[in-house]
Amino acid sequence: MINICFYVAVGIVKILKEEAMEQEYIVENVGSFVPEHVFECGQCFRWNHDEYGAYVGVFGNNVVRVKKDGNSVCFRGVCDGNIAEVCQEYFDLNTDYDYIKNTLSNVDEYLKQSISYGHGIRILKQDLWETLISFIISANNNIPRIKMIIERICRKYGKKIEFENREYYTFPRPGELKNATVQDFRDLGLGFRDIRVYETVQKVLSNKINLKELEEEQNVQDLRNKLLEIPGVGPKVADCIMLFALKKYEVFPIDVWVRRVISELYFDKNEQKPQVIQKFAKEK
DNA sequence: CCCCAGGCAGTTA
DNA sequence: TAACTGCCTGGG
Repeated sequence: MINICFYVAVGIVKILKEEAMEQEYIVENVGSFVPEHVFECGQCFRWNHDEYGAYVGVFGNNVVRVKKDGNSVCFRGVCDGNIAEVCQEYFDLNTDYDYIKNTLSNVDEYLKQSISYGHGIRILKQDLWETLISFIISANNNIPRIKMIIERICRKYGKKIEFENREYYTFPRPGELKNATVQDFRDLGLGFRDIRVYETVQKVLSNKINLKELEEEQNVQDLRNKLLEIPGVGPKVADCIMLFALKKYEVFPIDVWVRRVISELYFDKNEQKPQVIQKFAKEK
C-alpha cells in the first residue's frame, strides 16, 4: 500500500466574494497535475472544460474552476468551507506523486511509458454516494452517455449553485431521490440500470445499506463483500468505488480495456480472465 | 444494418 | 463456480 503524506500543498487563499463564499486558491509548483490527465481519465464524470481550457466541475456543495498556468494551479469557486482544505482533500494535493511515479517507472518498460503518457494524473477523493451511483450507471455504457445521464439526474434532483453567472447542480443526496420512481430513472435514460439505482436509493434510505459503515470499514476484503451486496455493484464497480471514493489504493479495477491491454502486453495477446489479471497485477 | 460501450444478474451445466 | 446471455440507448 502506498501512502506518502510528508508533503503539504502550500498556497495562497483569497476571498473574492464573501457573501457567496467565492474564493481562490493558488498552489505553486504542484508536482503531477495536468487537468486533462486528471479529468479525462475516466475516474470522474462531472468535469468539463470551458472555452479557455480550464475545467469546471461540481463536487459536494462546491463548484470550482481549475486552471493550470505554467507551474502553478489556480482553483477558484464557491466552496462549502475553506477552498484550500476542500481542494487539498479532493485533489489529493498532499500526496507525493513524483515518488510514486518514480517507483512504478522502475517496474518495467510498459509502466514507464504508461506513466510518461499520463504523468499529470491524480486520484481524486470523491464522494462515496455519488461514486456508488455513478459507477452503477457506468455498467455496459460509454463515458459521454454516463456524463449526460448524471447531469440530468443532478439538474432534476440536485441543488442549484450559481457561479460566474452560470447555474450548476449538486449531485442529489439519497433523501433528494426518495420520490424518484423506476420510471423516472428510465425517462432520464438509465435504461436497464434504472431498477438497480432505484433499489440502491431505497436501501440506503431504509438503512439496509449504511454508507457510514462502508466509509469506516478498513478491511478491504470485507468492504468488497459488503459493496457486492448492493444492486448493480459487481467486482469492477466495487473496485472503482474503493479506489475513487474510499482511498483503497491497493485495489486494481479491471475493465475490458485493462483486460485487453494487459492480455496483449503481458500474455502474448491471449485474453486472460479477470482473476488471472488480478493475481498478475497484485504480484507486479 | 450490425456492433460495441469502463458490467451485472439470472440461468444453466 | 464457471460459462452464457439479455439488457436500454446512442453513436460509429
